Amino acid sequence: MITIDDIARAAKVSSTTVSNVINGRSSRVSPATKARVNSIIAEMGYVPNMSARALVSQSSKVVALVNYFRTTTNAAFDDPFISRLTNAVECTLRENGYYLMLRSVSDADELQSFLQNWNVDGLFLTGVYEGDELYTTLRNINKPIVLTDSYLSDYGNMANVGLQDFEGAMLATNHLLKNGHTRIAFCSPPIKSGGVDDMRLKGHCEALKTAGVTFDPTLSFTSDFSAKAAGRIGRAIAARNDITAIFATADLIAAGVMAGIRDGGKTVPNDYSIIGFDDLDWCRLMHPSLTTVRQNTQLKGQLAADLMVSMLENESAAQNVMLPVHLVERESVRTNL
Amino acid sequence: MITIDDIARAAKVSSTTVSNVINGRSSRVSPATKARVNSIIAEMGYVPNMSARALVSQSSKVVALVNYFRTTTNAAFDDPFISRLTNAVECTLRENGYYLMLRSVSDADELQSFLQNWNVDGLFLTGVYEGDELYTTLRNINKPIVLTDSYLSDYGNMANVGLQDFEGAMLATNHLLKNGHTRIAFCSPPIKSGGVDDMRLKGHCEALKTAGVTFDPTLSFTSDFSAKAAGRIGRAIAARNDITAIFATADLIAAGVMAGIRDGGKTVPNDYSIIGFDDLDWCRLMHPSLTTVRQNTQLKGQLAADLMVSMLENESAAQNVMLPVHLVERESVRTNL
DNA sequence: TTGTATGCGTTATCAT
DNA sequence: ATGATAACGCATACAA
Repeated sequence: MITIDDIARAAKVSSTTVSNVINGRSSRVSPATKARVNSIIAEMGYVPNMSARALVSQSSKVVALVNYFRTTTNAAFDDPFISRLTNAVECTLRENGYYLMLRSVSDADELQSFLQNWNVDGLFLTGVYEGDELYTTLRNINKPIVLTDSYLSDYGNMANVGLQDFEGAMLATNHLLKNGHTRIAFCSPPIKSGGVDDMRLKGHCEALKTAGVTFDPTLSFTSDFSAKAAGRIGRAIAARNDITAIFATADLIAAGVMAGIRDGGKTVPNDYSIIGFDDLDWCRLMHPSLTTVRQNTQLKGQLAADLMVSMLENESAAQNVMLPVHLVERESVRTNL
Repeated sequence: MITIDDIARAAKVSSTTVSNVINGRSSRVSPATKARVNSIIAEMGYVPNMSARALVSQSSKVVALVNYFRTTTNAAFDDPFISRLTNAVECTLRENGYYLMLRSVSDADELQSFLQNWNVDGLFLTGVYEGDELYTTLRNINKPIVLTDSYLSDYGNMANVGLQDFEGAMLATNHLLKNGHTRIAFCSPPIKSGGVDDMRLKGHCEALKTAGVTFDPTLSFTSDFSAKAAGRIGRAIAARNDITAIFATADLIAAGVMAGIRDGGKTVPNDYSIIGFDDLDWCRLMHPSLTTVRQNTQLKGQLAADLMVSMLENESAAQNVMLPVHLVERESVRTNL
């Protein structure tokens, strides 16, 4: 392993000078020696030892994407959203000289330990609620934190990149209303107050209200966040004849409901119109293809990473951005009823 | 930050003793002081500084999952296989005291630098070919390497976790043959010699041969690895009437082909039977649901991680395991023609 | 403009 | 059984 001392020896300068060259402190080194040192660095193939840097400076250049697995929602790294986020994040961090660590933690202590272990510079987290055990801890961590899809009344030091969930739900429900539906089932995972599904429910209700349609609680269904569980909802809906359309707050739920409806001997969009949320890759592969509210997960990750970098470099403070979503019309909603 | 010196002071012992306690060198410390030191460690909330450890020892406890992006296949972290792998890997590594870094590299130099930067202990890589620029580099890296889905004539220091691709393809083709099909289209991404698709093609041919069916090269289609591109194949197939079944070497291709077939005014499985490979989550959500050859990606990741850990701890040498796959019959193949 | 000396937190060597 | 000391590679305060 080549160290700055090796370089110093070869260039007949002190290691301080080499360090200054490496760190671009051009005022402290003459152009001549700078050039010489640089060429020797290239020639000898010097690669900085990040551990040594992390030890002496107080920054490690490590950013962590942490998966806080609560008992309920296990948003693991193979979640399609998380993984797309991860992709964008790794890319942006790398381009800015940072490194990405992935880590699951089950409680605040584990998180704290991990952060100290590597002197992590910043962290990404998904779906944090104010009620989470982690919340207080996060508020007191004096590092850049970027959340995604979190609704907090006080973000404090934390940035957040979320969606216009409320508006997105209105988009969905309005689309159904526009096509003549008034008996609309609302399907979602179990609703946590102050979570995205809660916001989507509120948007749904708002759209109904604006259209003069009374929200009927018996048209509200929740299931585990899986297509299989949602299948039961679909079969239940197919067994009733007072419902004509469905708004599912996730494509996965929508797909399950669709399957359940088919099990019940009914068809989409003839018997039921259905609209999802997210626009996962396979929505267009379904048959009928799924009309849905699209979120740009790629952009979300990009933005989250950009935010992280600018916070790390002290170029901006934490902020909360809510990305727009838009309707993608496909075949699962029957038009002009 | 609490250091071992702080602990040493509080316990009135030397930092060496604290270090010995921490590292379980029980022969070098009396049970009494061991207990005392441990309680103080717990009390004061000591957390080891991994950077310092990495600096002085020659191990960092960091394992990297690297994404080598060639111009052709960009197997990014949001690929469903990679992300599931990532999940299993992170879990196993964590349970064994290791940390996971994610990193994309575009060439061998970048990889080398990265490995040196953090003194990475081991690395995971996907889809390495002997022709890759990276290959020679990898062969000369003296660290545990675990590949997935790579067919190499000489694995050297590297372990590999792959699939029984050949057998899987036979499974698929035999299933179609059994149901009376002899004019079977073979659809895949561009075939790299010595890659998984090559193996699957060979398995396909072998099955045909065994059944006494001649392989017809005009029934072989390739497209980019996307559903959209595969759609063109589907439309082309729908325009011909000499084909009755399709074996696609990936579910994604199969889905695209199915869509193309529908575009061409034909239906699955009435006009064409189709079988995929992988069994991605959404296969069962399709309509008709996709018959496919299932690989257990979860298990693959698990195994890869176990292999990595045992190599890191010198408990086993590199080995090449090929996981079995099995047929999942759903609705896209018409039975007993 | 350049160099010397010190310390970051830890492990390892060698005493005691 | 325990401790003093050096060393890992680097950045920085301070000298020159």
